[in-house]
Amino acid sequence: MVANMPQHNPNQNQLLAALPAELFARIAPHLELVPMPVGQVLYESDIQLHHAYFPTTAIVSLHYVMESGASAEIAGVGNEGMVGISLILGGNTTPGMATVQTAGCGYRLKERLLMEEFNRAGPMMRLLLRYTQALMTQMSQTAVCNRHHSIEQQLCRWLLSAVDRLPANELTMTQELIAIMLGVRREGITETAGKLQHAGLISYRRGHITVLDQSGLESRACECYSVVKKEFHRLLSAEEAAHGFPVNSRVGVYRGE
Amino acid sequence: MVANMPQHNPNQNQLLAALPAELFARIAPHLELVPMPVGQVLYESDIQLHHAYFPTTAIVSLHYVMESGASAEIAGVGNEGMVGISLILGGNTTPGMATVQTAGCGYRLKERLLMEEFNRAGPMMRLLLRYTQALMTQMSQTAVCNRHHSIEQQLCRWLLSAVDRLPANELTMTQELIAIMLGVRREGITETAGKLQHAGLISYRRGHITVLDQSGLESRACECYSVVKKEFHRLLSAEEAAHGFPVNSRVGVYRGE
DNA sequence: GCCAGTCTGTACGGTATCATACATAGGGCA
DNA sequence: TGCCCTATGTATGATACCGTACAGACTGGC
Repeated sequence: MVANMPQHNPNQNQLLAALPAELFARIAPHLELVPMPVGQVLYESDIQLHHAYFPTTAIVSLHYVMESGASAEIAGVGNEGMVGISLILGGNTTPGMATVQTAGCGYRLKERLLMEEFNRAGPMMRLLLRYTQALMTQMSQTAVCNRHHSIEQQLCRWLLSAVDRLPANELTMTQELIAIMLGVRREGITETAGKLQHAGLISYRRGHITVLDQSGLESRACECYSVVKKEFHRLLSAEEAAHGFPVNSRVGVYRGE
Repeated sequence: MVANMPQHNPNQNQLLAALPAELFARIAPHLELVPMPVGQVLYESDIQLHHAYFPTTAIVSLHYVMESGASAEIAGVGNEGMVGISLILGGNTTPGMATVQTAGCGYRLKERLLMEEFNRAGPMMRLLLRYTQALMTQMSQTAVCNRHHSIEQQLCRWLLSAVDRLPANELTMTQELIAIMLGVRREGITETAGKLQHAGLISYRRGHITVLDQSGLESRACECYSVVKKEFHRLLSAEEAAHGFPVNSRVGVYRGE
């Protein structure tokens, strides 16, 4: 690591970091560092995207708000991913929306430049397509999770995913907001979080949650957490991603816990 | 249309039908007509796919079976789509599985040929990527639906999606199987289907369900049905008529609720 | 025409989560 | 310092769905 590395660096985003050096060099000048404040809407249905966002310290939530006003998170995007997959898939927008859930920073790239690079059908394309698949796994697992798992299991999963995307164990997040993300009542989160705190797994105060015992949470979370995590690793772990190869050797090595 | 068109034709699959003529001609010789019997597993986790499947009369269910044995459908694929998206995304397999839910036929294409065509970065690639996005919309909506909607709403949605993929209003399907797909108890389906039959929307007998009143079902279904249908239409017909989308005008007759 | 296996109907108590309501506490800001 | 807004805690009844159990009915195969 260089001595005076700037505080913000595109390499903090794992997708950008996985790009081959000469490709990274080509797009780096066009990456624009942007602050991503809580609540910022990156896109919503029928509003066209013009940039792809690569979060570094921010976390973005892909979610859907129904006619009734009820909502549910479909997937999250942190420093492991990109917001704006619909640009490369050709649909430009989706029926849901993307909102910044945890404040931070990210880099954005103009649609035109993203697509130029994508259309070379090289490492950038292969990387983003594998990321697309990882995102689909996350969505699938959310569907299953919403069907079968308890609030406690889901909260544990959600907290683990959040801290995985952050440098520290503390997240700035009200119970109300978590409830909206999970699509449950705020009271349900209050009660469950109380149990987790009592068990010594987390501690919280007014808008801040600290994860104290990660493996304790894992044992209370549903299998969804590890399924998604393993799949991200299989599809996007650095060395394979950099070379753009399908990960044949990995297929089949994961077993359920 | 040629005079003695065979009973089975790749054009019965809407993705294949949407391909430009000269591209279609190139792959047509390699499309292999295959019967798809109920219960056939096209892929499951850790098992590599070697073909992409384009159903014509069959319906395939993408679903996930959990450690506990409980399961849930994540998306369905009929004559509007393709099974094997993970081939083009580079992951080769996914944590879930694909099972034939309604017997019928389809065409399959060897992975190598699919990828050759995909890698030309031409119409095939763009079409399949837009289909990928449509599939993601279906998954997202399933996640939301599982969180917030009642069994009745979901059953209505499911029945409508099924008949959209079939030539007739009747589907061969036990309540037990529907329950597994939706991830609920069989009794829940029995009761709900009873209500729908009583209301004159469907009729059923041992393993066969007939949809009598489609718009009645629509009014009882959740918004998820129309969101997904609109998105398929937006992504896979409209401006791509440039490449021709001559088949079943079924996709496109959507009416808002 | 009968049998066996599958599919469907119904009933019961149990429970997770919901809807609503209101009380308390933290902490930013005047 | 004190106030007010927001976040959190707690209670109560309602309900949708679950788990289990079992009975009846259809149908395919012999």
